[in-house]
Amino acid sequence: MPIKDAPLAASNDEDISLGRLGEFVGFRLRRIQNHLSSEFSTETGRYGLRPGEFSALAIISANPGLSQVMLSREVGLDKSATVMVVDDLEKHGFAERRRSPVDRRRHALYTTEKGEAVLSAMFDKLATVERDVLTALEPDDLHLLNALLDRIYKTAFRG
Amino acid sequence: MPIKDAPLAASNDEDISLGRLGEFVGFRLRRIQNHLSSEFSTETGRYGLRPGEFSALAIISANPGLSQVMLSREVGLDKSATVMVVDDLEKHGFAERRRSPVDRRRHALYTTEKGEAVLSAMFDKLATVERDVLTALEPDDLHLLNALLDRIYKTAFRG
DNA sequence: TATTGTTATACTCTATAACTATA
DNA sequence: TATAGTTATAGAGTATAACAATA
Repeated sequence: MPIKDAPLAASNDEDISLGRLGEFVGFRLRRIQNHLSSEFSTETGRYGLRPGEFSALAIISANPGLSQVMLSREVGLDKSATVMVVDDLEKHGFAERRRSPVDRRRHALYTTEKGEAVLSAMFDKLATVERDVLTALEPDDLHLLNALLDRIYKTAFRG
Repeated sequence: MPIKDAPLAASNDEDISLGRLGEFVGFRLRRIQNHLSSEFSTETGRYGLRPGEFSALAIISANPGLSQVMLSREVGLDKSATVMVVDDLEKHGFAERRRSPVDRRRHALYTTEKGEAVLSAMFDKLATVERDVLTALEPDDLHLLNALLDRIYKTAFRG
């Protein structure tokens, strides 16, 4: 009776157990988000952007004229990191800084036409990527999932 | 009629809009997971571990004797990065390498008693952290959320 | 004094490539 | 030849601290 190749408790992939780790929502979130973000990264990379820069561009687009500190808070970066993000967006011609007329310390941020076009194309592409990942869920389930996630976010981090 | 301080479209926090970004599940996942992982990081740090090392220790505990490449795949790291993770776990006395008796290239990984004790304490603490974050959800909702996330993971990344 | 944006810098995390020892 | 583990190294990504301009 030959013992194939698996004399140890966990020698092949199927055997891997999560133990108590499987009890954590945080673990499940990270697992899915890791995969999603690596696919996102591939797509945004086609336009020369990193995922964080895409998010920043999207926030600027949705909030024309916002300042860099506001952008920083929204994307969860330090303001110094945001400087480089905006530098890069300007270098690509996707966004621009204008001096705020009311507070000359501030830069008011705006997207360019080119930035809007690229953003639109990326949104479409990313929606496709996400749809492929979420095939397991019917539209109703998807709404439910979003509602649950929003409730967590609002209660725990905004409430 | 004084115009307080907000002459621009998005000058104070409440005004910030997500635009199409709000359509993406990936965005919601990342937002929550960012917060959770920074709180996790604080807690695991009390024991001298980074979140990735905690996960690795948990996986070793649940799969005694597994090899470093198996661990790598499970935690989503390159095998070279795993070397350093295991080095650190050994340094803390939380885990140990033993030569695999069946394949002398392999290291069979095991937790120590000390490692198990610390792991248990961390699990308890992290469960508390997570419970605080998830107060918005009733137990039923929580189960639902986990089920949805598992379905996504299995279908998209394992199926 | 406090805030906005900036620079310089350092640190963490992770991947790549080249190596060794085994298989 | 291929795989497990290791080392050295380099590249992201991000934070901290100090600074200039402005409020």
